[in-house]
Amino acid sequence: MPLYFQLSQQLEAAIEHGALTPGSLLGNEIELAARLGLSRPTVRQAIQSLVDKGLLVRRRGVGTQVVHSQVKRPLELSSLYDDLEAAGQRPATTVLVNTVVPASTEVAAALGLPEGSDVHRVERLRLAHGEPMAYLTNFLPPGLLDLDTAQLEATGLYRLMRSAGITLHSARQSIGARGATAAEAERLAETEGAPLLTMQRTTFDDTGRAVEFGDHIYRPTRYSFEFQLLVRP
Amino acid sequence: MPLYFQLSQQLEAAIEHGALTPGSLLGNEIELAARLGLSRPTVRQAIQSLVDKGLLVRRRGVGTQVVHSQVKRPLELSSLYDDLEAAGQRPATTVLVNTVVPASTEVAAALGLPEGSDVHRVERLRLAHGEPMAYLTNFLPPGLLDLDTAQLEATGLYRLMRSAGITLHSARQSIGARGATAAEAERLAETEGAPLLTMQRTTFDDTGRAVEFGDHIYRPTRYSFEFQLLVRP
DNA sequence: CAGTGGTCTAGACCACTCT
DNA sequence: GAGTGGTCTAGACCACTGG
Repeated sequence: MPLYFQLSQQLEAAIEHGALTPGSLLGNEIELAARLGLSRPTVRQAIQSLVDKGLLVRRRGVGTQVVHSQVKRPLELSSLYDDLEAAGQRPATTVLVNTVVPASTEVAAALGLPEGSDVHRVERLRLAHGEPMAYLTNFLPPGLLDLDTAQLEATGLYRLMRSAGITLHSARQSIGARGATAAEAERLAETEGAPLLTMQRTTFDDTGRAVEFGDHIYRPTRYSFEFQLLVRP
Repeated sequence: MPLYFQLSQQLEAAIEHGALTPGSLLGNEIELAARLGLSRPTVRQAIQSLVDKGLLVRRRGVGTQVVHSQVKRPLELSSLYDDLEAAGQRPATTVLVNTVVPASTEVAAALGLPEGSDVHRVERLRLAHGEPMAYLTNFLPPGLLDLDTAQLEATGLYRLMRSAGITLHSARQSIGARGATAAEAERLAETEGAPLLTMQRTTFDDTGRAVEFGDHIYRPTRYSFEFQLLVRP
């Protein structure tokens, strides 16, 4: 385990734990380095990682301070399944469609494939405490992943992708709202025209290849998107 | 201008410009440093900043590659005004309320002030091409900013805050949806019960102080939240 | 095995902030 | 003017990847 990482973890623990109180100065880097028997660049790297996380603020001529307030973590490429599980909501999934279809214009454009070529199509109803929460439609390029229905019902899609050795790298998201169609209303136990939260997302791996396109609808009384974000310095 | 910054800008320009094509290797760091007459840490710092932006990917034992696809930029703390202006939509603002009120429980909690203490309340109708697009309600702690109605109609709130010397640092956002009330429908030229996109946001400066709380509604036929995000390595 | 990025050191000078 | 972080150098060894 790298030294700078060990140090940043210690500092983070100290902040979390209250040993370093908000607003307090961290002490100058050179002395900190001497005290720890590390070089200054190593100490700086540790501090920088916490600045990137939003836990510390540096000011030239002043020092390094612990941020006052509740910055928890920046937006992550989150999985609805993981979000629900973290919130103690006991997610459940019903796979309604798991098939191969020709790519529509929209799907082909999102995945960077020729129109009409084969793609996997998966439709899942996501429940929490037995109540429908979201209806998830995903398209994946062929040959990337074994889309086993049992596995899809037991865990989230992102977790399946990661365990298949796919390194998720970035995603392009769009969040909007619209009224439910009759079919959507029935699936989500809502009424026709009821407000729905919508999200489209294309996910890319670290080579820049599109690995997933999703078109999802959420019941806004049951789910909202919450996230923390940091201003780029 | 720092050397590493100059280099990262040159590299970014080369990527944008097509001189460095997606998937191409950047060449090893030590040789690059020698060729440019820089030290390796400086070159690494330049490369790292582009990795953070999502333009490059490093793999040990392999090299540094240009990412294949269209990663533009991660989510920023964006201003609706700036978003609209960047999209060529000619934003206009009508200030409907600009006053001081006692803080409600919700507002007091968001801003970290005592309940009932004075806060600024600003309500603005934001239009694009003359059509209502959003209704923005903001609360600000007292004494932070001169809330001049003319200035609020000429630019965005964030720009006003930045020019007042406030360093925006982070924000906590929540995006949801619900049906419009009769009053909201009238303001936005919608019908009662029409789906609306909602966003609550608390913004913090670099000392961790809450500097703004906003409770906004958007017409989903006219606006959606679009952003790119990177997976934290 | 050769080549790559990942980590680390020990120094140096500069720019900024505050008193 | 004293103290801080910001930048930069010139080396070194290690861990991982690929042929």
